[in-house]
Amino acid sequence: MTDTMTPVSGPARRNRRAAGTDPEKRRQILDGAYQVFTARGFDAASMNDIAAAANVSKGTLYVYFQDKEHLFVALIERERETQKRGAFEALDQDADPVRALANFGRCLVRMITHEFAVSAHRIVIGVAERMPDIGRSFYENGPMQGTRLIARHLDRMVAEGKLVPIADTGLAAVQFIDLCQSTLTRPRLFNAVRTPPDEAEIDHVVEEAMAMFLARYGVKRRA
Amino acid sequence: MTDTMTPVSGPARRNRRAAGTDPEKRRQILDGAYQVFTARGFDAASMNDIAAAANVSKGTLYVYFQDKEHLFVALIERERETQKRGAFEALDQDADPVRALANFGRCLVRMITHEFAVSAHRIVIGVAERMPDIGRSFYENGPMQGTRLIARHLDRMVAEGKLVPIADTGLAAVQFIDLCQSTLTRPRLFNAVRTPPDEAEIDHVVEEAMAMFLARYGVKRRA
Amino acid sequence: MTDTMTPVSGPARRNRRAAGTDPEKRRQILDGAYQVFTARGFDAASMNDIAAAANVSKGTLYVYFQDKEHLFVALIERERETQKRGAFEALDQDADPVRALANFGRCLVRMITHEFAVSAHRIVIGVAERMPDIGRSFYENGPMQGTRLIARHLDRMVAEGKLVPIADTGLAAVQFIDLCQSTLTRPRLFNAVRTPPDEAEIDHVVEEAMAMFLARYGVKRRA
Amino acid sequence: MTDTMTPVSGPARRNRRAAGTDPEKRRQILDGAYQVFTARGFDAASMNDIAAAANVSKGTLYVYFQDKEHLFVALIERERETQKRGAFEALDQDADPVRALANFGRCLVRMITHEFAVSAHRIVIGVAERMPDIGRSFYENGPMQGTRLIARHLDRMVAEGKLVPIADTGLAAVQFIDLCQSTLTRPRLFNAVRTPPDEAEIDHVVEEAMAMFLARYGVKRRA
DNA sequence: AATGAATGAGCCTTCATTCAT
DNA sequence: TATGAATGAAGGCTCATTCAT
Repeated sequence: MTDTMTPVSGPARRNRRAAGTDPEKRRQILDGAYQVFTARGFDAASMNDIAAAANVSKGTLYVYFQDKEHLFVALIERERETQKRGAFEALDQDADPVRALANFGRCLVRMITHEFAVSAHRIVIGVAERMPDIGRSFYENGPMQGTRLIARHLDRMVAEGKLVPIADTGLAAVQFIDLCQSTLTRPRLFNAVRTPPDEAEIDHVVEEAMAMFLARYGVKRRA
Repeated sequence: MTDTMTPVSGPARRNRRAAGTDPEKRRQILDGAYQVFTARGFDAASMNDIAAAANVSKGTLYVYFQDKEHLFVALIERERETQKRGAFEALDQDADPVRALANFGRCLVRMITHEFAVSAHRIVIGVAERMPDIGRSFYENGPMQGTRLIARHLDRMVAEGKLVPIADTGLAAVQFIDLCQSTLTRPRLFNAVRTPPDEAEIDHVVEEAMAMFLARYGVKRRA
Repeated sequence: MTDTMTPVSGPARRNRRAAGTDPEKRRQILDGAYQVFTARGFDAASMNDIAAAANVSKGTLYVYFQDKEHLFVALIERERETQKRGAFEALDQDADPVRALANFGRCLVRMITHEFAVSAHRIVIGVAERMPDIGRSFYENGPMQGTRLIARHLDRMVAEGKLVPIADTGLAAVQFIDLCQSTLTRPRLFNAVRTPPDEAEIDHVVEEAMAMFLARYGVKRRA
Repeated sequence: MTDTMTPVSGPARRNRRAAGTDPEKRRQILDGAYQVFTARGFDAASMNDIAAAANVSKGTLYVYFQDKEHLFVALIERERETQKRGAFEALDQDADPVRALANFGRCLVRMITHEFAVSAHRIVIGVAERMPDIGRSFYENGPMQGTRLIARHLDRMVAEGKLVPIADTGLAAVQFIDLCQSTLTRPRLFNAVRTPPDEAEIDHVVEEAMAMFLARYGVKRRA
């Protein structure tokens, strides 16, 4: 306000940012949060530990994120963005819509059984009772999006005569997604299997998923 | 106020038991724990609240259970027993093995989307990173058992010529179980849907699961 | 609940109290709080210090008092009770209502310039902006009560012909109370004088207060 | 945005001053501090808020004032100067010393029940235990000055035969000042009354103060 | 000289667990 | 054996102050 009379800028201009806006530091914090949340879950992760893991003071945490919950949500959002990209592009990587579907299935499973996705699922699910908004929002922006994507793809396939007419493509989409994950996701979630499945396993399960899905909805060749 | 008024009793009154062995009180505690864990999750449930809900003193909690974690594990085990029975008997309720399979599917979904099962899943999953034993044990004694049961049933069906030969009945069993839950379990887990599905929904999804499963493994009538 | 079937009391009866009800410990805490609040004011007093001063664990503080504010209010209330008694009885200690008035004045000043009263005033005043309820309640239950008491006494004196009629006994009462404290309370409040006035000072000021008050409202003897 | 547009200036622009000496900025800071201290009290006022209210960076605060306490003391001193002037001149605004006294009384009450004075009193009193210097200094430079002023005025009045001889004009001065404030200041201090008294109230109380004071020290006209 | 991001000590409060009764 | 008051470590968060820019 008082500066307006001094047209000069003076030594105080420089590349200054608003508080909590340095994207480098923000990333640093999220990286630390990733480690701690991932290793301990929401409640057992302490802001102290996160600050230490991020190599940042406790106060700084609160400059960048309103509170623990917001920090966690931001972390989840970041990871979701990272991962969405992969699977969503898979659908377009093959001109043959049937092969594209299988591609998507493999991508999805790879992503969903990956270290962080599993942790994120665990935490969000673990917290969903007390913080329903986080649960719902995660579900709607994550799993539900994938479902919609597939449902649209199925619609197209039906229109192109690659599949027989489907009464409820929404359900069919979820069926496909669930089949792709059979035996792979659940044990990961419960930590009964501590490493992601290898490519061979994924291929096998997705193949079987395709087989079952096409047995139901594929066009029978000949008569 | 004091013992002096009771000439009888002495150290022998009531049947003496070992510490923390009164099954009535144990049940009472587990009932309280059920309520509190279910409503708040593992970390947010306080031993204080549990003691209050169980109408028992905090000290008594520790007579019956080593600590919070053991109490929680005991609770889960009790609930699992209760629920297993239902679904497991469903398989035998119909002479026709195909109808028996559908019966089982409906039972399973009913059970798994029920209030407590959802809570238990949430908690166990939420805690699985920090306490892998709980996660693994829950998985092995819960979902995995159901899978084994179905796998054996499928084997029988194949042997009876009701299904075409199946290379991997273990995978097929999980596929069936997952199909039965499509669209029903996941949103419950994330608390995006706050009530169990009604019977009509369950019927519909299980029918579609059967249709898809039989499209793949059913014996084609005629040629 | 389950014990109801055992008419005996057993070893678990004893003189048990509800949580946070031991009056001895409550006193102990208030004594510690007195010291710390008195020495540092509301904000600068830490619950840590209070616990230490009271020789009690921090947790125990919260068994007896909901939070810092409630602890402080309880402390004030205790002190008020202690002090009210003294001054209120002073009015009845002399059959001559004029001398009773002077008695009351001396009592009031003694009380109000006393170590704790000064501290309590300081804290409540210091906190009145942020916590208006505490301020108002303190005022209404403290100073205002004294005023009412005096006002009634003045009414009686007028009725008995000891004073000329007074248009506004409420105002007159405050005038009297203020005169009694002239030069004595204010410097104490600001900590410019660190010890209570001695009896001689009090006598002098109260005499002058009486002189001025009676010059205004006393019945002029003859002409 | 950058310096490039101003060919002039350089390191010599504006008259260079010692650190923290720009009186304009100093005023700006004190204005912000006034608002925040007034609204929240000493402890609850944060340097952050003050910096924001003053439109100045937090660092600048510390260029102009050593720390929070010094800033607060400076603020009090500034306000005192502002207000003293008003009341002190009132004594000279009327040739009749009796009317001048009443004038002064009204001015004093107006000033002392005003928003800021009340806040300042609250804060200083609230802090007097921990920071006795602030309390004493405030008292000596504020209330005590007013008292001295009145005491001298009374001396003059006695000398002029307007009042009967007074043994202790210091005490009499305080008595007068206290009477002027009866019922008006105390409830403000405790925040039991949230707005300054209106002129009619002030007039009434000061009139009654004068009446009582003159009943005691006024010269009785004839016999 | 001014800035404001970063610091980290410290605050109030909670809660699993213990132990005298 | 059952009780529940007491404990004290630890948690999330704030804020006066510093310092690189």
